[in-house]
Amino acid sequence: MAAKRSGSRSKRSHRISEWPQPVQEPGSEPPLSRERIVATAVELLDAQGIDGLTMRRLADRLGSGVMSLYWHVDNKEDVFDLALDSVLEYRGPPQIVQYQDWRGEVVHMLEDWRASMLRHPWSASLLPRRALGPNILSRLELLSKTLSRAGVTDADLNVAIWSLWNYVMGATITRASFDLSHDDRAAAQQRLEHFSECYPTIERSRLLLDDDWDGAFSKGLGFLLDGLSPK
Amino acid sequence: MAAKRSGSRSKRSHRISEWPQPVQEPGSEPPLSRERIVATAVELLDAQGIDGLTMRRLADRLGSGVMSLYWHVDNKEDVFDLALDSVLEYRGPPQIVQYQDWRGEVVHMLEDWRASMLRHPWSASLLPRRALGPNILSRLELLSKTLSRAGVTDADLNVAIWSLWNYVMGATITRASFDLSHDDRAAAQQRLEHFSECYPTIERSRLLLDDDWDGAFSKGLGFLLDGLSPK
DNA sequence: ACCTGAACACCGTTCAAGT
DNA sequence: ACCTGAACACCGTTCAAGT
Repeated sequence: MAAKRSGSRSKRSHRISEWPQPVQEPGSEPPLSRERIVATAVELLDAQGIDGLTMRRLADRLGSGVMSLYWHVDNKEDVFDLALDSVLEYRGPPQIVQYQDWRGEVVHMLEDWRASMLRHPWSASLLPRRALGPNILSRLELLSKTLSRAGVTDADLNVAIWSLWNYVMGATITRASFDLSHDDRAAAQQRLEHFSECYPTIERSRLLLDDDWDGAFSKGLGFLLDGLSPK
Repeated sequence: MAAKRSGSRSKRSHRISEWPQPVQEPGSEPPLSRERIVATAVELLDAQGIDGLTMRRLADRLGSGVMSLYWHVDNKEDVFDLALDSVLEYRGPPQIVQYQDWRGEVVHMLEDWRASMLRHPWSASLLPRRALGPNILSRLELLSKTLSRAGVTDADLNVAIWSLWNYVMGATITRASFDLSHDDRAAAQQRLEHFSECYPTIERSRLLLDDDWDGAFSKGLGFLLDGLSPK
């Protein structure tokens, strides 16, 4: 369970320029940099979705030739890895640290994780197939520490972490990609009713119409934590 | 929470040919059909992964021109939808029906679901963004019925179903895409050790080295079912 | 009813070259 | 050290045409 490819970093070795840049022309773009590329990639992904990110469009937005990107970045995969991790920083629990409240801490971090990903819907479906960047590892570390302090045994620890991971990823990916208009969902429910002999139970419970995603997420997370709690 | 696009079916209206086909030439391909296209798409996806499926390659394998496919199929999205659902049929619980064992039934169905998806690793990452086909709906229906009979209240039913869905999807997508050689994972762990000041807990628990995926899945599912069980 | 090739508007990346 | 354009080997799909 690990990162996809090791981080073969690209050619350049970031020197810090120790003097004012060659006097920024008023209208012209700032020089290309890994940071600008990543930030612009996130913009583009937010605006156009996963298929909307192409190297050509990215270069366009940056006001450079396509091939200039490849000086700063290995390839398109690399851009995805960087954009993803850049979006998952965790600022920690709210101001007042409540000692002993391990459940509250876990819930806060995981709800924040989900919220961060939903702010950038492309990130959810990207995460499972990409390298684990520092921000992701920090969250896993925090989760691990909190659960361990809460009394989860070493034998259960990894299972607990991966269970929570699975739950959060599943919920977020699903939420991000099933995000439909009310009309679309009503249509789906109607198609379902058309087959009510086949699917009576989920038709009756209106499974496909339920749209309290946030509530369902918290409640389900509660169930899982109930099961994980040291007895 | 519903299917992406309604099923605008394509032009042709499948007539069943009521007479022996025009005498199958020995070496030549059987005529194109929706079924052949889907079956071949699954083959191609199994062999080459998600990016390996292109309309051109698909047509090649079928011995036809690219554009011939578009008679039977709306577009590439349609091929994905059909390939996905075709792989998720559920044959039901093992021969002897154990009444009362709702937990066993749920575990069997979900482990089978996961196994079906892992046999076709592309299916996991495809599922959340696609229409819900009949095989998927059947599984949800079965799940719903079993939980309801087990005593899960109507108020908890949808949350329970989506929680299990989330868990299974998260686990399967993660498993399918983090499937690395032992060496790769060892390298990841080593990179981690290099930063052991940053990630001491997950380094110690060897989170990234753990490879008992099946065991972790079952055990975590057990925790979740513990939490969901009617009290 | 079913199949076709040519054409259009795109892709990511290699390469050899410029400053 | 950083940026570039031309070129290569691909894509999905529209269209007008064939049988």
